[in-house]
Amino acid sequence: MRENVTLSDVAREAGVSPSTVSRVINGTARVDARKREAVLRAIERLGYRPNLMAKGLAQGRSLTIGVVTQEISSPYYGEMLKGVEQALEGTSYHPIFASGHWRADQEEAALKVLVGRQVDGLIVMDGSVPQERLLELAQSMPVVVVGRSIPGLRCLGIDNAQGAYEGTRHLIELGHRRIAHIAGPQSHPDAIERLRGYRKALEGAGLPFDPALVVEGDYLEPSGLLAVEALLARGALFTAIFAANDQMAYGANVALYRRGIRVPHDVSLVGFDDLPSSSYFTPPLTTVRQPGLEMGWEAARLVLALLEGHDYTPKPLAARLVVRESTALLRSSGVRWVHPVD
Amino acid sequence: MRENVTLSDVAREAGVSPSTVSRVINGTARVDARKREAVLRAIERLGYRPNLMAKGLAQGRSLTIGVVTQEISSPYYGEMLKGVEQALEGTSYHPIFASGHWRADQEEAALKVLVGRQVDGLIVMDGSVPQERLLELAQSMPVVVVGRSIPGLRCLGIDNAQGAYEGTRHLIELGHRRIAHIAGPQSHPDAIERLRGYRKALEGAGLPFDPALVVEGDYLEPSGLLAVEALLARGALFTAIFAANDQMAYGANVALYRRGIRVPHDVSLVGFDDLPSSSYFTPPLTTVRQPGLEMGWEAARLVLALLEGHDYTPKPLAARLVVRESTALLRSSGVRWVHPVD
DNA sequence: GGGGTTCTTGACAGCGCTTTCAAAATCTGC
DNA sequence: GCAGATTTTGAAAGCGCTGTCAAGAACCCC
Repeated sequence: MRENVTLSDVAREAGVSPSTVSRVINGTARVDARKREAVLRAIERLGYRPNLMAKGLAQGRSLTIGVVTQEISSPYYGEMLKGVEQALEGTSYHPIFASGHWRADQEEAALKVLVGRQVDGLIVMDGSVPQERLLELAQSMPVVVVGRSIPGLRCLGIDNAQGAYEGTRHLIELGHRRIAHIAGPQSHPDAIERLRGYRKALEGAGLPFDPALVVEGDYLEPSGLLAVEALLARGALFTAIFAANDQMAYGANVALYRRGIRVPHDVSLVGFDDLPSSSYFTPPLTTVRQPGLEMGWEAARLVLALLEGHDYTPKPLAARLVVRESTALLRSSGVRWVHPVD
Repeated sequence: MRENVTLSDVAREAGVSPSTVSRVINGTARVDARKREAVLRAIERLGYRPNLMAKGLAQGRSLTIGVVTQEISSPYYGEMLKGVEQALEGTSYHPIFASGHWRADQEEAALKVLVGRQVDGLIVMDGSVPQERLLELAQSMPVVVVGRSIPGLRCLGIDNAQGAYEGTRHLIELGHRRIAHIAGPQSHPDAIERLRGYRKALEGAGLPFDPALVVEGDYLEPSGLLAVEALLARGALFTAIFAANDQMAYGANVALYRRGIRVPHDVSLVGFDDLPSSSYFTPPLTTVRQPGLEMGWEAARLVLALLEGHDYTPKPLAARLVVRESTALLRSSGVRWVHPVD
């Protein structure tokens, strides 16, 4: 099998012109059945594979969709990327990823890379690139943003406040009154929203909001651990924790475990996101499900649609409480749960 | 800012020829300082960004490195992909990913996509595409495989048998005699190796190998849970479990938790891989660390080196036991641990 | 100041494919 | 069987960039 079989090679082999071969491949025009056959045979025989770069150059598009995530290895983005991948399967588009690492400059660099690679569409997940920049990009290609809401752009995402409300509400319904919140970084809109939902739930139940029960983390496990340490250090009393994401809930759980505080026996724990691993966490984590896979999927479908000139408003995605085993009724006795490691 | 600023636009603006602009951009030849200045200013003024597809077509390379993983959302591959991404940062290469989903046909499809996109190099992680196919590809571009060992190709990976040996050995040293093994799918070479390491450790300690203590899983959480159920159902007696990967260990842990069997108090648990979440598992999981990030990083560096004509043998990567809190000394009393859920 | 070097530069031919455009082939209906 | 309408087909001009090549500019030494 020769190295670089080109379309002209096929044409020569089949005894037709390159144009005809192109037409057969793309079905862009009707071609005599016999010639078509000859072309297909030649393709087969030579093992021809079209050069997508040449095709892209000629067509002025790359058949490529850029996806900006913040951290490719994060389980949260992993699900979304999988969704994107699934949605693009079977189409002639292929995703290409770049990470912003939660830093505007790196995000901008990621965008530059993708634009330089002539992506035909863009999916931006979270991040802090200025709105104007995204709007500018949207003038030259379809842009869908996930997890942020930007007027003038197609945005996908759940109602974070609502989700947080439900998570907190669940704890309240179990009888908890002193519910701590491990908040996400307050530079993230979604973290702010979740804090808001938490407060709204307290309010709705006539419970006071106690700033001493709130600690800000950074959405990563260690900060959840530290948050619990901080709460304990400051002598805060609580019987439940609502963490702004699962990863911090994991960290919190370890801190409690180390102290011999049992979940959910002593303290109930609710997360947010429902990472794939959360149902196999011990105890299986009660959490607010954010449908990452669906979000990625929808985002990609929407970009594809826009690329074809259709526009539509995707059905809204809902955050849904998933009750597992990390939450329990407040123990009636009201026994102080704080006991030293034995 | 105009839509598609091309190199010729820059040339016109700067009052030089396209060739000169190209030379300035790529530093391929010496250019008069004044003209260079003019070009740079023009680039700035027009907001010019080179079209990488055109560049690629002209140069016969795409500045792109294909990465075949099995499942992009898996935490295990996540780490490796991050490593690849990091290694490529700052170079002019960019990774493009495709997933094989552990199926030879999908893997082949992924390879086709990547080859069609003219990737300049290839990193293949695990999978079951025939050796010959990879060797064939290696004739036209650098290929590095991770997690498989193929004669004639640069391969990266840890010694799975050795890792499993150490994990098992650790349990033996803690006094455990009846150690169950949740094996990986025996269609995967690494799973076979890990089982081998487990057996070798038993042998080395003069312990009998009991097939009744081995259950085969599929590397995913549910299979770990099912494996423990199966062990219990068949009345197997064990005081420790060595799981062939962390995800199955997670599942096993849930099964034990549900039965009220405490880890590590009643049963010690060792995993394999050391996923990022394992140190925040409860209890933090003792596991055999497979340096995913480094593996991805090394693979990418190696491809880059090959691309530049250098070849080298990367320093071997070692599996390393990480002792955390899911393993403990066998309780001296020898008390039967199997107790029904109360 | 002229012949010979060495640098710098622009014209131009691709890279592999698509896509007009107009010529060639085929098909109408009478 | 022929004028006209309709397909099918190939030639050729790009897409935006690189890289060769040879011409032009700048330099050297005697």
